[in-house]
Amino acid sequence: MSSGVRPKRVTLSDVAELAGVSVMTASYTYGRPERVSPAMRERVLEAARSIGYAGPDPSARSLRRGSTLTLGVVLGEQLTYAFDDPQAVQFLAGIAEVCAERGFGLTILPVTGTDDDRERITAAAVDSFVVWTTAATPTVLAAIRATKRRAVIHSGPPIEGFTVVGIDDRAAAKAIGTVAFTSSRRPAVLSFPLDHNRSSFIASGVDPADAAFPVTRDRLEGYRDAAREIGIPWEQVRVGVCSVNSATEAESVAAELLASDPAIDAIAAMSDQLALGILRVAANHERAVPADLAVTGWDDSPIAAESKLTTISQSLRDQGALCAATALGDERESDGGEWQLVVRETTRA
Amino acid sequence: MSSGVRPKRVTLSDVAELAGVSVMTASYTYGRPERVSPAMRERVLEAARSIGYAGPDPSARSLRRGSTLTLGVVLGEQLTYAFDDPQAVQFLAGIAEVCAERGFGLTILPVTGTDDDRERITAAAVDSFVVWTTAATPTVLAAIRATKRRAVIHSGPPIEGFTVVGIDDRAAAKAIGTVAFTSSRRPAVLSFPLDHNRSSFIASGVDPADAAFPVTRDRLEGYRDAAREIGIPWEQVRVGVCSVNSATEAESVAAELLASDPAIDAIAAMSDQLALGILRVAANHERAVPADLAVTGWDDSPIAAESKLTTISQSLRDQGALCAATALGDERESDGGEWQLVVRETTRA
DNA sequence: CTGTTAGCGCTTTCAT
DNA sequence: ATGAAAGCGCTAACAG
Repeated sequence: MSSGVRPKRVTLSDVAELAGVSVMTASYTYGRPERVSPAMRERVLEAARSIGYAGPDPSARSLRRGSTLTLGVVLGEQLTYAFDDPQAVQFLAGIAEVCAERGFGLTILPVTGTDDDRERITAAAVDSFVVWTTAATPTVLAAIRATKRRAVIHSGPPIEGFTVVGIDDRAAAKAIGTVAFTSSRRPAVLSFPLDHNRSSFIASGVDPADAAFPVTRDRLEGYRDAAREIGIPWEQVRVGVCSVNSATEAESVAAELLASDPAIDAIAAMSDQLALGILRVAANHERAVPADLAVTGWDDSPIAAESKLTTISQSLRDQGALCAATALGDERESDGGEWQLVVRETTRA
Repeated sequence: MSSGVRPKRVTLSDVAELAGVSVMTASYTYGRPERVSPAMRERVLEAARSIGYAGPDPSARSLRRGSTLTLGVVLGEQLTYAFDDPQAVQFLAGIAEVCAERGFGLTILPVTGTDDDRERITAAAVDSFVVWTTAATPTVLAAIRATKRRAVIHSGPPIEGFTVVGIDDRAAAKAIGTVAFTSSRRPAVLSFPLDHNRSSFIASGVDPADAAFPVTRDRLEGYRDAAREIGIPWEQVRVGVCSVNSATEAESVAAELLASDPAIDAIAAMSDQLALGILRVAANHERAVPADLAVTGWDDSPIAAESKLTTISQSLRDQGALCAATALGDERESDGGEWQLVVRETTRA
C-alpha cells in the first residue's frame, strides 16, 4: 500500500480533453510551440497545470521519435575506480559540458567485468556511446557493436565500428621517453596495469603486445622506441606495473623497482600521479632529481606543474568534449587530439 | 547521406517470424527465459543472431513497463564544478555502486541555473531522482515535484515531497564548533558559498538565514550555537566565505580573514579542503596550530588524517549509496546519516 | 493553425 | 509451454 500508489498517470489526451482541443494541439504545445496560436497554447498549459501534467512522457517520446536524446558513457570497471581517477573525471566533465550545451542527457554505464555488462549496455536507452579506454573490453565492444549505434572510443588503435578520438600515445611516449632516457644507462618505466587483473609487479622486457589495455600497450611501445633509439635493448628495461593510478601505489612500486636495480637512473611514468610517487621515493632515498634519477609524468596535471615535472600535456577535458561531439554526430575535425611535450626540471638537458 | 543510414531497424517480430514462432515467444526469450523451452529459446536466439537483433528496444520496453530502470542524479551547477568537488564525486560513486548492483542505469542531470533546467528534468527518462544539495534550487525542486516521481535530497531541512537523507548538519557543526572554539577569544568560520553567486568575501555576524544553500545555513547555525554556548556573541564572529571548495581558494580567503583581524585564534572550516588552506596560511605566517590557531575541517577525507585535522567524519560515499537505495524504493533504515567527531591535533584540549 | 489516422516496439493480460 | 489481442503515451505524416 505504500509503493504502488501510481495515481493513474495523467496523459496528454487528458489535457487535450480538458482544454477542449485535439491531442495533437496539446502535443504541439510542447514539441512545436510555434505551430500553435498563443491563445491555444495558454489554454492547453492552463489545463495541464490544473490537472498536474508535467510534460510528455520521455519513454513514449523516445519510442515515437526513434531517439532518446541521451548519450551513454561507458566507464571502466567499478565506477569507484573511474571516479577515483582524476583524469577520468576530467574526461567526464568535458562530455557533460557538451551534453548540457545540446540538451542531451548523459547516462553512465559502469563496466564491472561481469556478464551483466553486455546486458547493461544493450538495455541502455541511449543514442550513442562514448567509451573510456580502460572500459574497452572485448565484451563491451561487442555489445556496443551489436546495438548498431554510433560509438566513439577514447584513445587506442582503430577498432572496426568505432571512431577513435585521442592522441597518438605511441608517438607521444616515444617523444617523452627520449627526453626521460637522455644520458641514461638504466632506464625504467612505471606503467598502468596491463589488463583487468590489476596486480602490481616488476618485470623486464615486457612485451607491449601483452597489454590488454590499448593505452598501456601504445605507451609501452613508445617507450620501447625511445629506448631503442638511444641504443638500449628493451629487454634490459624494467617495467614496474602499478595496479591503480595513484601516487601511493606508485611509491611502493617505485621503491621496489629501485631496490630491484639500484642502478636505475631514469623512470618514465604513465601519469603524473605515478611520477609523483617516484619523486617521493627519490626524496626519501636522497636520490637527486634529475641528476641521479630522471623522472617524467603524463597529463600535465596541476601536480606536474607543482613538481616541475617533465610531462605530456593533453587536455582530457577537451578530449571528453571532442568525443561527445563526435558521438553526437559532429564530423570529426582533426584526426586525433593534440599533445605537447612539456619539459620542466625533472629531466636532464 | 551520411547520418540517416538507419538500416530499417530489426524488431522482435522479424526475429519471431524468422524463427517461426509468435512474437510472444520471442519476447519471453529475452524477458522471461524460464517460460520458454530451451529448444525454442535457442532457436529464437539463433534467429536473432542471424539478422543482427541486439535485444529489445529500451524505450519501447520502458514505455510498456512504465518504468525506465534508471535513476537520475541531479548535480550542482556546471558539471565542471560537481566533478571538481571530491566530495560530490564520492557521493556519486556511492550512488553508482548501488545502481550497478541492482541493474539500474544512472543518468546525470546537470543544473546550469538557466531555464533549461526545468526542461531537462522533465525530459529525463528516469524512475526517480537523487538531488545533491547544492543543486536544490527552487526551480529544480519544482520541476522534480511536478514529475511526481520519487525524489531523495541529500542533506538539508525537510522539503515537501522529498525524502531527506543526510546527517544533522547543525548538530554536527555545534559539536565540532565547540571543540574548535575551546579557549578561543576570537573564533572565526570558513564557509561554503551562501548561494549561487559564488563570490568570496568576509563579513561578521552573517545571518545563517541568508544562506540559500541548506548545508551552509545549517552549519552556520551550528557554529553559532557553539559560539554562543561559550559566551561569544555571533556578531563578533567573522565568516570567510569561499567561492569554491578548494584549498587554494581557502588559502586566499583565510589569509584575508587573518589580515582583517590578527587576533583570530580559531577557525572552523566547512570542509577539510578549506581547513587545509588555513593550515598552509598558518605555516606561512608562523602561527602555531593549535596553540595560536585552532583549526577544524569536515568530512574526514584522507587530507584530514594526513594533516592531523580535527574533523567530522561522514562517508559521502555511504550517503550516496543510502540516497540511491532510498530513491530506488528501500524503506529508509535510519532517520539520517551517522556522523562522528574526530578529534586530532589541530584543536586545543 | 488545427485535426485524423496510424503505429513506434514491446509486453501484459488472458486464453489455449 | 505458447499464442492472440490490446494498448502503453506519444508524434510523424498528412489532410483541411
